[in-house]
Amino acid sequence: MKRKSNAKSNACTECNVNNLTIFNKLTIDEINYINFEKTCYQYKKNTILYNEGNRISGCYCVHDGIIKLYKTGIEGREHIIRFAKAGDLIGYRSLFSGELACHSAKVLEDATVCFIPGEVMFNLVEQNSKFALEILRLACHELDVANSFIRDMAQKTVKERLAEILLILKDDFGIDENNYIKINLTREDLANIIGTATESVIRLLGEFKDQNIIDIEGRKIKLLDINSLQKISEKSA
Amino acid sequence: MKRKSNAKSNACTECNVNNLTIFNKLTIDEINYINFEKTCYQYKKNTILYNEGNRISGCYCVHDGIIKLYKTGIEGREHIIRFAKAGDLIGYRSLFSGELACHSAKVLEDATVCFIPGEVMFNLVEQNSKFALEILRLACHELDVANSFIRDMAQKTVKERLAEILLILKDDFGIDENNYIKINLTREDLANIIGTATESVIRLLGEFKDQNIIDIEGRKIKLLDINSLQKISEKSA
DNA sequence: ATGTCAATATGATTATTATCATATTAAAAA
DNA sequence: TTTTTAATATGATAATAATCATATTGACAT
Repeated sequence: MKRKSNAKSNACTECNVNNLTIFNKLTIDEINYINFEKTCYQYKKNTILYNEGNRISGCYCVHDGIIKLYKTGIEGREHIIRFAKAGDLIGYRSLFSGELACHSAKVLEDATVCFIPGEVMFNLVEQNSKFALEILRLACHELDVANSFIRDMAQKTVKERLAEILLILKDDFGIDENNYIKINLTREDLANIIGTATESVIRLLGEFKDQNIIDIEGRKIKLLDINSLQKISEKSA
Repeated sequence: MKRKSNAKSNACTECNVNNLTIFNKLTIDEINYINFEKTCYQYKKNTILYNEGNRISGCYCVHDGIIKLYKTGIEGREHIIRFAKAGDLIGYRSLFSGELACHSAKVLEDATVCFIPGEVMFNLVEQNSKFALEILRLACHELDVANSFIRDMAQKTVKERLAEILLILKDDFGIDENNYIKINLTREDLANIIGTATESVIRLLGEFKDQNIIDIEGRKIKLLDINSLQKISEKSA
């Protein structure tokens, strides 16, 4: 399941996802410091990186692949918080809040992730205030996103939330040359993001398909009419 | 509506809410710096401190009173994010994310708030890394809270969420000698926190009262059976 | 290739919650 | 005080979504 990958091939200084990350405010020396202290791993699908309640000793920077972050709710039901892809940092919340992990992390698509010890993160925050501000910026931004989502959960119907999440997934993962969203989720995963029953997602996706708003090929979803999705998600359709 | 209060009476060095705040990691000199740069205001109920979309030039530390933070949703419907009370800091998210205010702030109970210019906050983060870590800790903690609430919105029924929010309000604001929660909200406000119709809140509060779980006197809610509320909110009742 | 299990699909039914209508009461303003 | 407005309350109905039952399909392991 877990394989320590060739360090040379993942030198931080050469890392092509570097400029996507919060590490772009670091000096060369600081990047080298991370490079020296980090450990890269390759994980297969379904591997658990950590579980809710675990103590977090550092954070992970995703080099490639997709990680699913989720909380376990009442009666063991999974609730998906977000997905992390190339350039995203995970585990930093619990690291800096000093609390136990508030979610679990599981590999959705085979991934390479770099583990950076907590001590290294704390040292960098202390010695480079621009980096501190950058993490703060990230956390505050995610807070905005979370609060907007709470409002949408509170005010939108299931159909509106499904339309919304398709657009969010499009923005986060992009679409390929045939307009397919570049992430494949089960109907159950989609249900666990927007908080509904799997059957409801199935029925609504079918409805969107009948209306030529999307096309479906297994788990691949093709966006045919983004405008309509937008309208539905804004209650103006 | 707005009155600049006597600076002497609100010297930060003497401020009794100081140790409740994130400022407890500052040196005496730094506290004096804030004291010199801050401006205290007294606001009457219903005063708007800032509106969603405004550019934020600093943050506010609440000395006393209660501020309601809310987002405006589809069709102008208000969604309450949180309440800030003595010792709480508001506006810091947008300040550090560099985005426009993602919510509006309105006085719920007459309040005294101290405005701290953004520049001062940024300077302090840059010169005192312990302070930077403290704000980061706060933001990451709030992120955890927000994600838990999203899960609860997704997985709980209206009744369960109402029971939950009563317990949260009890924890946040405490109860007086007669077990009344020390915050008075309209039924509409309660509905706008948990995302339901005002009528549903009215009916469910009535139901809780009939079951002797709470007692109601106007807007004051008395907790009679916290255990039952806990069970309801956890789906085990 | 075959069996096994998970995922998808669809219908029928029930439960939950929103909406609308309309009183009643409380609070604020004239 | 009287008037006006906002908040609370309650019933009736409609809309929304969950649950349960049962096929069907697809993926994966042997």
